[in-house]
Amino acid sequence: MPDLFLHNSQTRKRELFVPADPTNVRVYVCGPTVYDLPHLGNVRAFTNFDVLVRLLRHLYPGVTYVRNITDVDDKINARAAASGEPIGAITARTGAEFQADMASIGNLPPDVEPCATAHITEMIMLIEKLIAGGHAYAAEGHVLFAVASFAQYGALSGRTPDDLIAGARIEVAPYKRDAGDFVLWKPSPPDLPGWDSPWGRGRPGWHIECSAMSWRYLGDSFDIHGGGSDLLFPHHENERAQSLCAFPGSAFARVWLHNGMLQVNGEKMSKSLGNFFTLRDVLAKAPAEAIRFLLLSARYRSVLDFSDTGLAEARDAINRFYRALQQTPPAPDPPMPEQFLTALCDDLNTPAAIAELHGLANEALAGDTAASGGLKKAGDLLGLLHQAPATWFRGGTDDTVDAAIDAAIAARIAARKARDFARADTIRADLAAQGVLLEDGPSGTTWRRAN
RNA sequence: GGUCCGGUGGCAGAGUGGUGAUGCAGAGGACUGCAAAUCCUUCAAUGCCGGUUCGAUUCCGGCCCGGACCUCCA
Repeated sequence: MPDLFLHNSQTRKRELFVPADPTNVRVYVCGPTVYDLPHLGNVRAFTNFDVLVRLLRHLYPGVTYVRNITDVDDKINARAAASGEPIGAITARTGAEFQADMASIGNLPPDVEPCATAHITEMIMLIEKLIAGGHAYAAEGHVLFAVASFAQYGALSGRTPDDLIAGARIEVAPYKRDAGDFVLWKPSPPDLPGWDSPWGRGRPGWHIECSAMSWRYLGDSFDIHGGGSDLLFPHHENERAQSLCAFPGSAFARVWLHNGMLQVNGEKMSKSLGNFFTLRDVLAKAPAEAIRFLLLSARYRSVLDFSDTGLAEARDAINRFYRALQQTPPAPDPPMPEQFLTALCDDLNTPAAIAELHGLANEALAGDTAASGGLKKAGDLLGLLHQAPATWFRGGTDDTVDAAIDAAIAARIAARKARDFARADTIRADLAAQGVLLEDGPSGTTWRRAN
């Protein structure tokens, strides 16, 4: 087994990964706020971390993967106010849509998928510990984290408190001692979700939920914390501050991983800019595996510009892999290809790993069943190539349609035999118009759908 | 304004202190009635200027350009 190296965003260095407990590698990834369908940028993050977890499961005997669902948030409240749909209905519906979308792109469910609203008790416990430790204070019904009480504040994102004040675009609330202090708990009016607390009826601030849920399911110190690079500050910086102050002497997350943003025409895909496609939008244009391949074709840390051209190339690459698997059936129980695994262990270098896939496909196309087996095995680790090749090429089977296609092919073969090529080409063009592509090989004519 | 990340062939996208992966596209060829698929051959790149070095795309400095964060965001 190769050593695993990961780029730790806190040190900005590639480091050898050594889990605290190899029998239980613990990973926390910031999950979605559920008020709308996930867009492709969201999906990219969770797909990268899905591959990470698959790799960890291959390397270590035990992994606990926790990914939360944020079901209390002002954006949810705003959506409910705008649409009239009750908050609970929005979170239940979009939470289920999120899970369905993850499944459709091939992301395995996490081991624990906790909801924020089920962990208010833990959040209140943490806030009380922070107040007791002198790291938080109550003011005007709010509880705020005192940034000045944590000397390390800014260490994760590489900022100093001065940096933060210099260009601050925020209006500083009057009850804050420091401009950088952030809300742990805030008062909630009767028409908004709220829970009883020592500070009155209220709801949690944005960051405390992740501190509470990671603590509850992974303990005060764990191995890997992942999320989008846009969460580095303030979300992760604040999460870290809360957790380290609530549990003095703990490590919180030992390695921080941040994925790059998905872009459209050079700009970050985001809901606020309105330049987003939901996964479902893209699924209407290309098969799920092609989308997944596209998302893995760039390194998780770099930005990835989405384009229809890229999507088409991804589809062609998957075509090629399935063609190799179809032409040369994989040997049973193949070992994991070594170079492929080494590439993934180099900070999840999926582009290099994919280059290995192409090499294996070449050998498989030349008839090497071991290479074909390796291709299948490697694809599996990426969450790809799990279908039967015939299913990929022909899609859902429909006996009536298939029989009609077979009849047309038989008619074309007869025409070719009679050297009536005009008729043969007409038949082929008619099928192509229906999305059915023919391939004449030495052993006869086969067909596939132009997915 | 501050902090951070990046600029590699036509496009996508890795790696590396010593003749620059991989895929797509392009060119030529094989196969085919023609396609498709496959195979063979091939063209083609390290933003700019300095520095360190025997040697830099890789390390350092400056500049230019792009992006992210500093406000909700994967």
